[in-house]
Amino acid sequence: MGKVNTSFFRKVYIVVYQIPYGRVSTYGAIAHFIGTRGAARMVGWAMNASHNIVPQVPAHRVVNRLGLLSGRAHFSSPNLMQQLLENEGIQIKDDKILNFEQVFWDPSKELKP
DNA sequence: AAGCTGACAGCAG
DNA sequence: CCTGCTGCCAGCT
Repeated sequence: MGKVNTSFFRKVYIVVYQIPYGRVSTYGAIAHFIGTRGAARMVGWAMNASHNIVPQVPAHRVVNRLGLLSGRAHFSSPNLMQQLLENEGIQIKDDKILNFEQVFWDPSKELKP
């Protein structure tokens, strides 16, 4: 994959880097925070392009607004996303984070611009 | 070069 | 409640 250094992608990564261990955020929350409300799909695309870049982007900490692991298919192994999250103490059943309310990390609230 | 495609989300019907 | 249309925007055909 070619250029990953667009300003949009960088903004996404900067936020994702700040998601704390054991917490998750959502595509929509991130899009909203960086000022492109509604561009949640592009956040997903940014995650897709983030596999090569260094330092590693904790893309497994980004899920959809229902707490579903919608991106799991894009990891090197289908179970990797779930395993990484479970390693951080997050409980998952049927691709859904059980205690989603508790572990959800909203950049708009946690980060003051 | 123009259109299609997404790891989404919100609202209408 | 659930299905579906629309906005969003970079990359790929």
